[in-house]
Amino acid sequence: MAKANIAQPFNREVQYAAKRRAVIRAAAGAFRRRGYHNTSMVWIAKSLGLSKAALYYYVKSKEEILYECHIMVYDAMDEVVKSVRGKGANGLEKLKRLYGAFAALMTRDGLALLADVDSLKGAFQTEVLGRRGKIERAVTRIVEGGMKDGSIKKADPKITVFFFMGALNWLNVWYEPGGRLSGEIIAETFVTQMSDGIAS
Amino acid sequence: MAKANIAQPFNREVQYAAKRRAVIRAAAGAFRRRGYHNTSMVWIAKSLGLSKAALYYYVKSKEEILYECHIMVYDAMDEVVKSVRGKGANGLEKLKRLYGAFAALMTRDGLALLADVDSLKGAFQTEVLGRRGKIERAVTRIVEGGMKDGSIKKADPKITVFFFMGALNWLNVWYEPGGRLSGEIIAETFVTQMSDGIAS
DNA sequence: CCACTTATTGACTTTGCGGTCGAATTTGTT
DNA sequence: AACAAATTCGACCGCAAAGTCAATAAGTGG
Repeated sequence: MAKANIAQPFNREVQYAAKRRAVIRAAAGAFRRRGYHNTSMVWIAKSLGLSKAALYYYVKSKEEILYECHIMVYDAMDEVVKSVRGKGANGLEKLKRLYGAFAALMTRDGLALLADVDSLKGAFQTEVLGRRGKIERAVTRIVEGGMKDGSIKKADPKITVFFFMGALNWLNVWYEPGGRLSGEIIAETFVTQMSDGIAS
Repeated sequence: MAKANIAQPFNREVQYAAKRRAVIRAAAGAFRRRGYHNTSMVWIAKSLGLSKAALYYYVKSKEEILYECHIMVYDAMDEVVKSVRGKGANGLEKLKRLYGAFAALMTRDGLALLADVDSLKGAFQTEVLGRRGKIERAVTRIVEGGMKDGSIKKADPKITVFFFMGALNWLNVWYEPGGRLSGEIIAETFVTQMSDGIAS
C-alpha cells in the first residue's frame, strides 16, 4: 500500500511510463510528417534531448515504436466506436458522430492513421492488421445498418466505407496544426461531405 | 533516314526504352504494394529476371525510379485534366468526368499516387511537389468554377478537394486488381459519392 | 554519506542495401 | 569468322542507421 500513495511526479514507474509515451509520441509526429523510414532513431532521440542509446531504455526496437503508434490510434478509435453505441436516431446519424470524432482524433489529438503497416513484421503486423480490420468491420456494420434503416443509400458497403476512410487518411499528408484551416472547420466539412455523399 | 524505318522490335533505342519502362512499372507496382523503402533493388531486378547490376544500365538510381513513377502518374493526370477542358455543362459535371477518369487511372492502368514524396531529395522532390501542386490547382479551379455557377455547394475549396482526392489515394492500399470489386464499379461508386457529397 | 537502483551516454559492432566496376556473355554487323 | 556494340553478371565497396554494452552520472532510501 505504501507505494500506491506516492505523488505521481515522484513515482518512478509513472515517470518511466510517461517518458516512454513521450518517445512514442515524438516518433509518431515524425513518422506522420516524414514517414517511418525517413525518420532515424537519432533524430527522435535528439528531438527529446536524449542520445540514441537512451531510447533503448524505453523501447526494444524501432519497429516496436511503430507498433505502439498504431495501437495508440486503434485504441482511440475503439473508444470512439464504443462511445457512439446506441447514440443517434439512425445509421447515418450514428456515422456522422463517429466520423466527426475520428476527424477530431486526427486534427486535435495529432493521432494519425499510419500507412506503414508493411514495415512491421510477423506478430506486430498481424496484430495491427487485425485491429485495422476490426475498426473497418465496426464502421461497415454501422453503414450497413444505415442502409437497412433507409438513412443511407444502398451501395457496396466496402467501397462506401473506404471512400470516406481514405479521405481521413489523406489528412496526414496535408493537415498542419496551427495552419489556416482549423481542425474544427475540417471536421465539420468532412462530416457534411461524407454525409451528403451517402445519404439517401 | 535508314534507321527511321526499322521495325520497332529490331530497333535498339525502342527496345531500350521499352525495357526501361518495364523497370519503372515493375518498381511502381512493388512500391504501391509494399512501399518504397520495403522494396529493394534486388527484388525489382529478380521480378524481371535480372541481376541488380543490370538495372543500373537503365536507371541512374533507385530515387530516379521513384521520381519517374511520380512523373508517369502526373503526366497521365495532366492528360485527363486537358481532356475535360470545355466538356460538361457546369463545374460539377466537369468534375465528375475528371474524377471518374482519375479513378480509372488508378484501377485500370495500375497508376497509383505515391505518397513517398519525402524519400525524394532536392530537385526531384521540388519538381514532383510542383507537379502535384499543379494538379491540385487545376482541380481546385474546377471546383471553384462549380461553386460560382451554382452546381457545387460553397465550402472551403481546399478541404473539398482534399477530401475526395484523399479517397482516391487510399485506393492504393486496398484495391486489388482482379478482386471481387471491379475498377468500373469502384469508379462509379466513387463518382456518385463524391458528386452527391458536394452538389448543391 | 554510503550503498544501491535508475537513467543516460559515447563509442563500438552489425547489417542491409544502394551503388560501382571490370569481366563475361550475348547480339548484331560486315 | 571476326569484330564491335549492347547487355548482363558476380563480386565487391561504402555508408547510413539500427542496435549493443560497459562505463558513468543522477537520484533515492537507509
